[in-house]
Amino acid sequence: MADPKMRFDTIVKNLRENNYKLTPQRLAIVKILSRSEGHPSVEKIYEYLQDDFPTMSLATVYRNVMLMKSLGEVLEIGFPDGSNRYDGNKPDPHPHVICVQCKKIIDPDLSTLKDMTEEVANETGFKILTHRLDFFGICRDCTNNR
Amino acid sequence: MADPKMRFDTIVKNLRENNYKLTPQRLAIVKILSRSEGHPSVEKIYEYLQDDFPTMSLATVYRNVMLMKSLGEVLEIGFPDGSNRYDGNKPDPHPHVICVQCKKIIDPDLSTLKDMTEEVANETGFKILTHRLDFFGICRDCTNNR
DNA sequence: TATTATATGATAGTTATTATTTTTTAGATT
DNA sequence: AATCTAAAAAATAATAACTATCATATAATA
Repeated sequence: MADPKMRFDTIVKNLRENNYKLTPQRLAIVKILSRSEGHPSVEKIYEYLQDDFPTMSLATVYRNVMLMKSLGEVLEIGFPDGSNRYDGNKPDPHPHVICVQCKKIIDPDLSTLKDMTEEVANETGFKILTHRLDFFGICRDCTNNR
Repeated sequence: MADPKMRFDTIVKNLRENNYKLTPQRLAIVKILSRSEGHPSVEKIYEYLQDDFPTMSLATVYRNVMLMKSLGEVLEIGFPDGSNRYDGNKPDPHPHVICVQCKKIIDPDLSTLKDMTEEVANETGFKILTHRLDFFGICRDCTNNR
């Protein structure tokens, strides 16, 4: 896990360089994303912020998460049900292991994983922009608690 | 690509064994899925069937695609925008290369791909049920035509 | 502190999907 | 072959997650 403080500074720097305004709401969202504990959903980020910003609109969270995504500062993890979760702590593509029951997301260390992007580009003629490698299953907790 | 006729027969056999009724609508949907040319969406399947079944409901396509999915006879390919495409010709998990512009989906031959499922299971304690490996980029056609 | 482009909050709209209800029908049974 | 019944289809309402719109507020700057 990257240091949340450093990620926060990096993202704020990126925002500054692109002349985005640093509103309190935006910074609060960035702060949560820079840690991204538990790979939060937009809804979850919104909930976290209810204490400090009781009048904040859900749309503001959506707008800001999308902005960070467009700046390459958050990785979107799409669920089969259409919902999304976000990682602003490790924004580059990396594998996930997802519990289909409790929706927990883990970042495994896959020592044998080699980058196949170049091979795919060569074989298909595509310019590869990104990729995803996600495993779905039942975590130990969910297996035991039943 | 598997022989569509054989896939059709396999799926119909599965339906029979589980006592699902073989309605004309269902069989028509299965026929399209067993070929899955271009990895169709539900909407696309619905369009294909307008000629033969002008009164068919979109919900019927959804219900049947979901049924085939629950029987393990189709693979769902989720797009970042939340929409889904389906493959009933090769229903087991396999990598995809997806053009983010024209939405074309290609199945590449990745010689170096080894199955990491066991490694992930060992490292995380998850019971892995399925996985996905998808590359996103711009295809050759879309690169040239602009 | 005045200006202005941008961001926010409130809310309406959209899209893909799922649920509900009534009608129809496949396949079994007489 | 006619009847029966659970399952499926059609029509449509409801939902969830997101996206657009617009009036108001505010961060950055001059």
